Amino acid sequence: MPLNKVSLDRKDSCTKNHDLCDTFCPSNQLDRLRDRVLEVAGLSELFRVLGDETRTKILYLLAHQELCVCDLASLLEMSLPAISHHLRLLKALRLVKYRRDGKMVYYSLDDEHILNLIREAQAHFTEGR
Amino acid sequence: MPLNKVSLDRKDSCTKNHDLCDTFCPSNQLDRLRDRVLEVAGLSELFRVLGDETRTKILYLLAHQELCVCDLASLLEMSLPAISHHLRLLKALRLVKYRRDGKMVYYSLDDEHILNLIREAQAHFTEGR
DNA sequence: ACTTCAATTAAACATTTGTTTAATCTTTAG
DNA sequence: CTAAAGATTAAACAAATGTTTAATTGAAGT
Repeated sequence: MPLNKVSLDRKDSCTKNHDLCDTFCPSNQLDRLRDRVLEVAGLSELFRVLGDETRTKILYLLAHQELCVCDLASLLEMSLPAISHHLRLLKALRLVKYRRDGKMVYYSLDDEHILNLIREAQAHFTEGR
Repeated sequence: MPLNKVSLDRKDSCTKNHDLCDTFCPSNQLDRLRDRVLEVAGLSELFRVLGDETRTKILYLLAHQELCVCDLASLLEMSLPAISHHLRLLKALRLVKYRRDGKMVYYSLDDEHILNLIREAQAHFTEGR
């Protein structure tokens, strides 16, 4: 169910007509919106995982090349457990994948959508100023 | 500075050659990565704001039509101050804009990039399962 | 089998973040 | 000007999140 912008138009909207807001008018339009809101539950979970600066940095680094946990720890100047904890979250949402080579575990991006997300975020950021 | 995927290739990478991870090898490649990490500071801030379920819902609703604060409070079944607090964050990042009409304040999306972000997130979500 | 190192896991602690309550501001109506 | 309603702000409280420390697992070498 992709987001459909034109599914609801704004003319004869309930909010346009009522003058009292506490007597909220239950138009079928707003009821429909009420149902659609349920669709975003999973999205906020994804954004929340991206919302931590450490995890964004990890994804940004992995977008350039495959790295092992201790490389990430060294690059980001954080403890190994901290990095591992963040990788666990990223793994749970299938944002990164890993392969074992001897004692080390190498991580890389699992989903190209993430790069698009980062690019869109950068577009918003650089455009705003 | 958009993200450039092919700026670094993986051959003769430091991580490919070293066998000891605690004696971290300061190759110029990884040093370059260390600098690039600084670029993502603003991105995680944007994602963190999107990471709250209430704010994602607000953006999702505003993507369909302009709404006043009390409409949002009624739709999301939350208190007015709570909604207002979230709108403040969204406003600070220029994700929403507002116009005053009498006593009421109507909010709408300020940046079309947000819709793309939501669509990309949905693409990742629906594709993974 | 034992030791070492990379990585993961678990639990305690600290910080951040979101909600609530009350107070304030702004605008409109009387 | 005063009163009422929508919205914002501030401060107190509650809940979720990240980091740290220590303990555990898995793999390679002696």
